[in-house]
Amino acid sequence: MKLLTTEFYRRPTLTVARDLLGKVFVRREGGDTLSGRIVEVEAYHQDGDEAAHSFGGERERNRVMFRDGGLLYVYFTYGMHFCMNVVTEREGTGAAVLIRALEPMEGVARMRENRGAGKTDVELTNGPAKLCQALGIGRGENGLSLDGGIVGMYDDGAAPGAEIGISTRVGISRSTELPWRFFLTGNRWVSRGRPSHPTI
DNA sequence: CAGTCGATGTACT
DNA sequence: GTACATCGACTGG
Repeated sequence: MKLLTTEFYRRPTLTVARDLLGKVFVRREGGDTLSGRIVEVEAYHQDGDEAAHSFGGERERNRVMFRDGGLLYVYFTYGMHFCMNVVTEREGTGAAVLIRALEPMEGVARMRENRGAGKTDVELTNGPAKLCQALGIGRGENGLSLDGGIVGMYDDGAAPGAEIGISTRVGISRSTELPWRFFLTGNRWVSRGRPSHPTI
């Protein structure tokens, strides 16, 4: 597996979002390695995207989004959940890609422990807060570099293996919602919804 | 199945 | 006070 370099992230956010499909996210927790293939993402950008946390400028909560691409941006929401993003583009630009679903690879037993009893394989990582819980991602991982230490993103040479579907994002209630959600069509771990456009 | 709704902390109006 | 890039439990068909 080849670690993605910072060059990968420091490109236009929509390009990075599409290219992340099929890549392998690796999280080292204690002595365990937890990993999964990315099957669903959403792009967020400071410019013209009212739903982005970075819209309206840099603040304490979103400051990692404004740093150079290649970091993990983790936020807390709904009083109980964490979600994780990959920061894109360059210092000063508030942009990131939300990881919405993974297909588990290594460390499934540990993911099951982290999620709690009674979960099916699909339920381990078929949503942004679920996958963070499965991988043990929380406040402490906000701002970490994807350098392959605690967290990393890899290309294992596998093609995405499915067509890419596009739709509006999930859970956004603004009037100007954008078709910035990308997913592998037919993958069991994709969280929900249907493509509003045919696949590309 | 689909639809509804409560949980629960934080940031912002 | 209200909204929130969510989840899981519950309802009714």
